[in-house]
Amino acid sequence: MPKVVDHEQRRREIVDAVLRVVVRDGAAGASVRTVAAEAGWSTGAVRHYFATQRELREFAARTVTERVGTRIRAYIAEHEFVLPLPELAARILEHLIPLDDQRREEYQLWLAIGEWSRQNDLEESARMWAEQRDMYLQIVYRLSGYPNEPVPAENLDPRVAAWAEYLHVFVDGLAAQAMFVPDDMPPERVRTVLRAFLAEVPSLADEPPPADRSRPVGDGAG
Amino acid sequence: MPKVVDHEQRRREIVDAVLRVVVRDGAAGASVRTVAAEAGWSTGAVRHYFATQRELREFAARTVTERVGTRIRAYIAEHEFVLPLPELAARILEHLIPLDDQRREEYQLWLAIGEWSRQNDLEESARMWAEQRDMYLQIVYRLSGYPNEPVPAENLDPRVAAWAEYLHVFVDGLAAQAMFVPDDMPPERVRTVLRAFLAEVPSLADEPPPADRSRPVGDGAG
DNA sequence: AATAAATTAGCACACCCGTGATAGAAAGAC
DNA sequence: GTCTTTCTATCACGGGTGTGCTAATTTATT
Repeated sequence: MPKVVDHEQRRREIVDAVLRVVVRDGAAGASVRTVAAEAGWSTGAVRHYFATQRELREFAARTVTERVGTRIRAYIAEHEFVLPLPELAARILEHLIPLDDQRREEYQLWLAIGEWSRQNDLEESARMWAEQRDMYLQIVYRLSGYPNEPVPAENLDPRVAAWAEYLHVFVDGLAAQAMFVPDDMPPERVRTVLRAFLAEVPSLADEPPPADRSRPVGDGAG
Repeated sequence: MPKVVDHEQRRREIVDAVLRVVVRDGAAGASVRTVAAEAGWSTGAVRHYFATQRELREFAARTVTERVGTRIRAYIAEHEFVLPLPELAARILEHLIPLDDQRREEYQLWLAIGEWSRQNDLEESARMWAEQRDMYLQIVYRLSGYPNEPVPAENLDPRVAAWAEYLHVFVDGLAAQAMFVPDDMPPERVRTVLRAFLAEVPSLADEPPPADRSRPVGDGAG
């Protein structure tokens, strides 16, 4: 009987407006009124989909986080067996670094989420960061010469774990510099430095025989 | 003739109030009123030292930036010939990473500066970041086995430059993770990972004879 | 056409904001 | 004491904010 609209579609439209407003006015500028104006709606319409500002921000955070994850998974599915491994790894990781306007927007939204979480924690902040650990392990495992198989849960070469952590930290550092000092770390430089660092990952699968991974490996990065 | 107070001292007091407010309420929470309340003053008193909010924020940004630089220089002067080189390097770089409340406050203020700069650019944002390049070069130059001398301006081993950049990116990444995902990157872990990464810096001074640095060295990170 | 539900627009309230302005308090100089 | 300058407190203005609330508008069903 009623007028019916695609609820999810509307909400996604508003997320885009949130993104634009955060980019333009900063985290604090994302008010109900400014977002509504940016989307071309009235505040009442926005508040029909998001009763409170907190809901609005939470949904924007979740949506953008999922968007990045989906994009990376799609890229992997499409290029996994096409590109040579180091280049594939580089291109995957570039999706996490603010190299173009879209990714700069996403990074700015992450910063905004952190800012919003101070007053009203949104929990979306840490999730994405943590979920990436396995990806870095997988990348370094393959880069260091191990076969294309799931990373073993136990008795993993500690140097693989160490370099996975190095790479994780390194990519986050590249992202931060690309965001905050883009003059010193422009996109081309990001791509160059990232590939150079990936080339530093040592070949690990040869020295300890990779066929026998059941023996204990005590020491390492710890 | 008039009542006389230590102007600079007062201004520094307000900076501390700004820091506390930014930590508690976020970048947007640092209003003239909240800062005045935090310092226990009236808004009129605050505005006698800072006519406008922009001045207040600029001074806070400059003060905290200088505070970090001064602290690092003092630490170097005191420990330069006391600690073994890798440990000295680690402790110097730890001053840039939010490992305790003070450094977390500073990092939050840097983020706030970035946030403020969007509306009203403060210029203090990029300065500190750029000034650190020489420090990283010096550290890697020494770490890789070169003598304790100023880093040569020309014909520098390109691998030194590359690893200086790696280290710079790495420390910024450590700082970001220590700030945003402290559960995954607690202080002890920061210290461990930092030292492990410093140990990865290769010995470079031996292979190309360090006595002859005048020969051209074309390739490298590029 | 009538109806009922979903959707939209807009007002109202209390609050916080930056800043201009003004009146008062404090304290060293004469 | 008085004077003079600095310092402090406070109000006022226009504007933005989140959100509760109500009245209108739209539209698929009956």
